[in-house]
Amino acid sequence: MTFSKSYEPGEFESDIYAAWEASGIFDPKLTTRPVDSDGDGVDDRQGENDTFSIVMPPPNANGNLHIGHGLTVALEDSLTRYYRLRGLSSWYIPGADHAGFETWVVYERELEKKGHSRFEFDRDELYARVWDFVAEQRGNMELQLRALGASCSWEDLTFTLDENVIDRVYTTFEKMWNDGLIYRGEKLVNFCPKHQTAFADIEVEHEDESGTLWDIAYVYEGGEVIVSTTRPETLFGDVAVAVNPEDERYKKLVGKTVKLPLTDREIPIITDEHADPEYGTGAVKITPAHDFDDFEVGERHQLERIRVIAEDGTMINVPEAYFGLNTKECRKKVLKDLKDQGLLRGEKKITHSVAHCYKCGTVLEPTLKEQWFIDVERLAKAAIEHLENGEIKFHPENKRKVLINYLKGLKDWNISRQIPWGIAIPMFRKIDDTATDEPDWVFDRRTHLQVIEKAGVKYQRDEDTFDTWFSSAHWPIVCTNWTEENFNPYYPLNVMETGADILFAWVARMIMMGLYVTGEVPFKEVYLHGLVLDEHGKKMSKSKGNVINPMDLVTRFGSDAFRLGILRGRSAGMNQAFSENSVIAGRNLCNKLWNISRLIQSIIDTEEDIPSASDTLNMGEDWICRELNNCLEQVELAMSNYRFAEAIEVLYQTIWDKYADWFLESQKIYRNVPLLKQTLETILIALHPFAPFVTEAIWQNLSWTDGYIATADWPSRLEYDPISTEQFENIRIIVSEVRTTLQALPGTNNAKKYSLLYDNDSLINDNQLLIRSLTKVPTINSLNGAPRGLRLALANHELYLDVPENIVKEYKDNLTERILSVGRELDNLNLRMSNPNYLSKAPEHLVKETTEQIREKEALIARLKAELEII
RNA sequence: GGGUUGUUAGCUCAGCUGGCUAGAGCGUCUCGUUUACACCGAGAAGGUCGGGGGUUCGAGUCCCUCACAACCCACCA
Repeated sequence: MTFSKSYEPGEFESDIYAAWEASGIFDPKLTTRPVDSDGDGVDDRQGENDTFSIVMPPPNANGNLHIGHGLTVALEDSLTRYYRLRGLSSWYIPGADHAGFETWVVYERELEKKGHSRFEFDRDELYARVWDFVAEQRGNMELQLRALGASCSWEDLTFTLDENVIDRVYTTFEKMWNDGLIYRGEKLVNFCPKHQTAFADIEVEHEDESGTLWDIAYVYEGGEVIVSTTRPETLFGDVAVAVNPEDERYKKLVGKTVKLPLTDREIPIITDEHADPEYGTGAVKITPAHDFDDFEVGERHQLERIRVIAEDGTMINVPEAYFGLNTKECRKKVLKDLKDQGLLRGEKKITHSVAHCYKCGTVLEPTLKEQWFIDVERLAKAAIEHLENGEIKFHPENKRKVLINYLKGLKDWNISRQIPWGIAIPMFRKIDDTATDEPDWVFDRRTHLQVIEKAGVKYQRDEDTFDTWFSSAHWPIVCTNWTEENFNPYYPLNVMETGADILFAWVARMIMMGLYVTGEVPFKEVYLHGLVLDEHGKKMSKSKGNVINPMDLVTRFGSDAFRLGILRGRSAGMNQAFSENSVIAGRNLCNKLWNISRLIQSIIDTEEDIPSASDTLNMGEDWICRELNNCLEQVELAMSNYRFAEAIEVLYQTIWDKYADWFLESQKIYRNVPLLKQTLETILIALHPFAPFVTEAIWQNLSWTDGYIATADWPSRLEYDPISTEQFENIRIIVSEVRTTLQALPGTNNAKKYSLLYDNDSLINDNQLLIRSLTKVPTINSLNGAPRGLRLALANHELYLDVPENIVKEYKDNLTERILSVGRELDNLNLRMSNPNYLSKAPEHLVKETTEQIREKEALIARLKAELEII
């Protein structure tokens, strides 16, 4: 096979992925021995710790991947591939999320486009329609995951509405129901009037908005109380006026009643801490059915809850004149009427934060609703215990504390959603009023039925579906097929990788659910990535038009370049800007690697393969072995600490600056075919987790490699001679000095003009060819004891560039500058040594090091000065 | 109001337990087409590490404080 002049990712990527997939290497069930090979029901590998498992946070089945998914796949797949190379049975389980509400919004928009409305269909019909819609869309997302190189086991793809998921969710729900953790309660929930569904607290977006604070007089016999409100239209739902118990101004009034404006109703004046004497007039109206704080005040004082706004946003339970108005119209009319009656006493502009639907931006209406809730106290407590034990390691570490904090203040979890697209809540309400002994609600898995009969009593299914997070909380359990009966070597997961933004919504719930269902934490480590911001560090959003499409970058630069680019310079938990330049750097590295391989293959095609294993024959070979060993060690350390960017950085430097620029250049003089093969394999395998395609493309193109690099063995350490390695370091210093000096000399093309002179130096003498090749000087000659030209500033080597005297003179300024600079460094060192505390308190090896450095600098300055004098 | 994180070269970022003469990529400048690569090679310029104080023989790194930025939570009648 031949290597073309440059690496063109588009020519290889899809074929390579298809080959991997067909070979089954991503499915650990196919590539590893069975968990129980002797059939005794016990896992043979227990305790061997030779598995690696990770699940994909399921992308929404309804659309395309965004840049965050790109980052997720780059991180997760690098880990998976790395551990696969390290020999672990590695299982990367892909998924797709029905994404209840998200998908619902997309689908409803589709419906609207076609001139339909959700209300034309019943719930089961809608469910079927969305199912088809999602099935159609899902292929896109899966293709894109392949394009990103995700080495996941497609056989095991889990969809959040798969039967086993629903089964598991129902089992958990039943257990919770029996354990008394589930209750039906009437509570205030955040309700989106447009989408007609409730949200969990965590899904609500608060935004600061300007609003108006109105002062309204509530009259009593012989006086009035002024209350302040931003929502005058809710006054019909008022059941009290609250003042602070410490507020002297109102002490006399407590216990009196006032007349609710625009009505004939009398409401009491009560005391409650909630009333802040500093705010407004210090008196506040209490509307338990439409305000979260008031709801709590109402609970404390057993106040009635009067609903005055229906779910469709119109007024109910209000005087005739206001009935049926929407809230906006009603507010207008209330204000006008209050003004007419002289009860409106003032208004001022304020800024306050308002809850919005995170999808459509509609202002959420706090609404009284009967919903299913989970009593989270027990679950949260268990989670906190295990977190405090340090059973789960977090990256970044501080998120553990943040999570514990969150769990400590966690409120009961509303799991009912009023959208058809989701897992039906398996609860049925009694519709037979005569059966008074039977419970009002029963659990039953037959949610495909609208009505069921139990012991002659009829029950109707609750129409609501589960909050997506309730089922997602089971993700590690369902993806690994965990069961009560069998030991599962893939559970708990080795690591849960996901976005820091869903630490609370998802990670917290997986931990609670994992502990509740399996008794174990669901994963041993958590890696949280931050947001990928745009090139200027701003959040990406469609409205800003700064969204970067990962597929676009894959097309332009290749999948590997994208992966390398997005991982570069990124650390756990940080929101960081995306930099196309990093992708370009990644692309360049791929091309470099390609050409490295091209050179080596061409050498091998022409050179005889000396079959003496891979012994090192000259210094450059020893040196690269040491460098590769260092590289492997650093990559291994970085990976075990989830420092992806560092691993990539090390590989980049090693491959480019060391392997290509020094080792391969030296191999143009001395050729060691077995070592070339072995070292090339080493760098290819080490880079493979991050750049799977190019490394595989090369592997398949090389004449001597077998199988897939994706399942190769992680390279072992290479042997080298340390003395020879140090000599090569010497050569590198010499070569660099020659290059720098040549470029600093006046004129161009100096390398070709001046030859190198040495005196009595075996290192130079023995390596003339190599030095000539690296510096490009035409010849290297012995001085024979008669120095001339320009002496190079090198310790332990007497080397001259054969430069005419007039040129040397021009170089003088340069030399003076150099002496000054070294002098400054020397001053610093001397300063350090003149400090008696440094000598007594600093570690001995440092003092010794400093002493040596001083000696070297002094020698260098002496030499440079001597040189200057000669000139 | 509470919390978390960040502020290092023109840009995007490394710098983990204090030893740094502060690094990388991209960009800039100079030179270079020698049969792996111009998606290249060689070299260079560019930083009082946000400000101030402290601990230490020694601080980009630890502590305090201020400023700015981002995010999260709570409150907002």
